[in-house]
Amino acid sequence: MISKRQESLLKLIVEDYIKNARPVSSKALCNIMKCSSATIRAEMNNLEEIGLLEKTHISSGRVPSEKGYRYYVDNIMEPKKLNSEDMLKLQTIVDNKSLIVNDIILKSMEIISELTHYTTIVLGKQSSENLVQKVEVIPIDENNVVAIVVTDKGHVEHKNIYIPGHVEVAEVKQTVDLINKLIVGISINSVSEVLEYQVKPIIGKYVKQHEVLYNAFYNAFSDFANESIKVNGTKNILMQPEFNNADKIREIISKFEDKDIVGSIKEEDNGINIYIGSENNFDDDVTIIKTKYIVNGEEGTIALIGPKRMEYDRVVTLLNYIKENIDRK
Amino acid sequence: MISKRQESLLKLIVEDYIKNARPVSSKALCNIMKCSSATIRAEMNNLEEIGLLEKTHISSGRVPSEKGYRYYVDNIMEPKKLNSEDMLKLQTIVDNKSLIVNDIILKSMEIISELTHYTTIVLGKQSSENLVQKVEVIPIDENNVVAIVVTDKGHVEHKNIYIPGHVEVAEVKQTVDLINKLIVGISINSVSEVLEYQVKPIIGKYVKQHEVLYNAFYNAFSDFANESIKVNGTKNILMQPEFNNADKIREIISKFEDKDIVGSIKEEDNGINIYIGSENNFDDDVTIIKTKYIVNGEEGTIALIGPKRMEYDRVVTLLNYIKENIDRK
DNA sequence: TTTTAGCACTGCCTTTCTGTAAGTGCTGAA
DNA sequence: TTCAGCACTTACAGAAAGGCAGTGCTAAAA
Repeated sequence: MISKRQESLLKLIVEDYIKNARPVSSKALCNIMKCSSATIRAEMNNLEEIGLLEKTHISSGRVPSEKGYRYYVDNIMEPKKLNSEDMLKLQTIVDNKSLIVNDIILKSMEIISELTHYTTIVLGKQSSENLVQKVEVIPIDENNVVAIVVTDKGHVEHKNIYIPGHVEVAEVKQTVDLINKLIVGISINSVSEVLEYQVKPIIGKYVKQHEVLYNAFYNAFSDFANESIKVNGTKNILMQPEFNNADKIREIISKFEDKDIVGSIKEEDNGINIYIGSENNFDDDVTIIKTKYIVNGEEGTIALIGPKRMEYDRVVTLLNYIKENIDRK
Repeated sequence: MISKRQESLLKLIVEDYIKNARPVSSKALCNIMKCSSATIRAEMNNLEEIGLLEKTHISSGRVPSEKGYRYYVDNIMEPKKLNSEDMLKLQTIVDNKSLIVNDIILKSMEIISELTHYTTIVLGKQSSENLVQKVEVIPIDENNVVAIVVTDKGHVEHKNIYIPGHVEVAEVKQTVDLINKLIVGISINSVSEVLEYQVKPIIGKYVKQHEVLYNAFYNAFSDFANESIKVNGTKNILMQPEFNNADKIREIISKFEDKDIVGSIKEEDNGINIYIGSENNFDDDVTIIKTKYIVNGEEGTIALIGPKRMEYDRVVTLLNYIKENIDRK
């Protein structure tokens, strides 16, 4: 347990460092703490021994440790009210009637990235648990059709199909009817099996152009398995002074391009969770704040990546605002 | 006009520098040129006076100038045969029967980015000139429908629509039939006008839920106007030794995130065009090689961004291969 | 017991200097 | 025209020096 005075000192140091990105000296806090620098130094020493503060070198000012940020986040930080400018910009998106929920999420996170100068990520849901609602084929011209698959959650995938020779409208219709009959109501997961063992044998017999059609649908279905990912403001996090180093920047950029990013961003927990430095699986020098959202019974994750020296209170408030507005819909 | 010997010297220097990224000394070329370093130095001096070579400082080796690269590209460089490894990787994509042309382009450029360690970009077409082929609405549940629009070129856009209260299937069908009747065959460009002045007045009278439906289609149509852009391997160009500097990297990343990128990448000319350094509008320190492609009568651009010290011959060969394979389809 | 003024100390940062390596340009002879 | 030899230049790496911004410690004051 730490004393009242230690707590307010920690608060000052964390908030000063968040703002200025420079180690905080004892002298700088004299006025606010109403005591001499020596007293503050002594107290800083105590906080360092507990592990809440660190020095960058033996005679430097203090910097919060990960544990220090953690303590700040868990015990000191107070919920911040949304400032009016942030509020205004978000409200126009959130209240926009003509946007569907998914677009609201994407847009909001774009805005938040701009407002905070951090990087935001929206992980879309994977649709493989969805059930097939309808399969549709629309002829384009003599050799081309578009195959469209809609799921019970309203997801849509389409594939353009080139059919050599000549499209036999009747044949195509036959195939589509067959597919519709056999796979509507089946989960995307198991469609390929049904296609392979039930649809293929039948259309093989009756329909000439079965193979291209079959392939196209097969591909359309496999596209549902892809988790969508949208990253906003990659550059923002790179502009932070802690990443003033070519190799560090390259490292981070590489991680953003890595396909494994989904794994390290995805969130299972329902609350707004903060992963400071080594607490996250992405990079020890960043903090990730993320939360799961549910739309139409399907999960996704919204996340924000910034330096450990992050405006925690503001970010949490912003994410809360978005989360509440999503969940209400 | 430059001499035969000067030309082969320039060739050696350009190719050495492309390979090693270090200023080329006179001594290093003695063996190949079969003369002393002094002779080579004299010749280098001549090439520098013409403006084809540069020094990084007064006693450094030589580096090609932009003009030097230009001369190399225009007069010296020989078409390179596709090496067997590159060929193999690309062929599996290009010959994949189940992929449509657009996916072949995207995949190929992904591969090329990996093979060359440069950054590739695919600018998709804008569909606003397309004609509406069909409008379709598929009910999902009591309150939700999916609106789908297909164009005569096979482009598809969809919007999920939440309808408060209860979906009146008959009403929706009525609206869709009306929209189909009035806008099929009309260009995406002019759809909003027709919606506003012809569709809206009519559905306003007959259909209760007209407004949400109307809005959804309106949004779906405006999405066609967006030019698609896909960037592969941003990190690749940043790994090049010439960008070993935090601020330069940040500058380039910012340019990649800038919406104006479309303007500086788009290509009007039909050939494979090379823009070295200040010749491009993107960044003076890079070379952009790009070409227009046409699929289904619609244009797009494929481009490759790398350091000015680029493997010109290999890249041109790769792009040529892709271009030929696209055009043949 | 807590606070504080004073002081010695430390590491970072910047500048200056130095030596070395890797180049060049020039010149006079082959 | 070529080239060996030499004087010269710059980049780069390392060492030395001074200033700066901090600290920890101690002994005295509150």
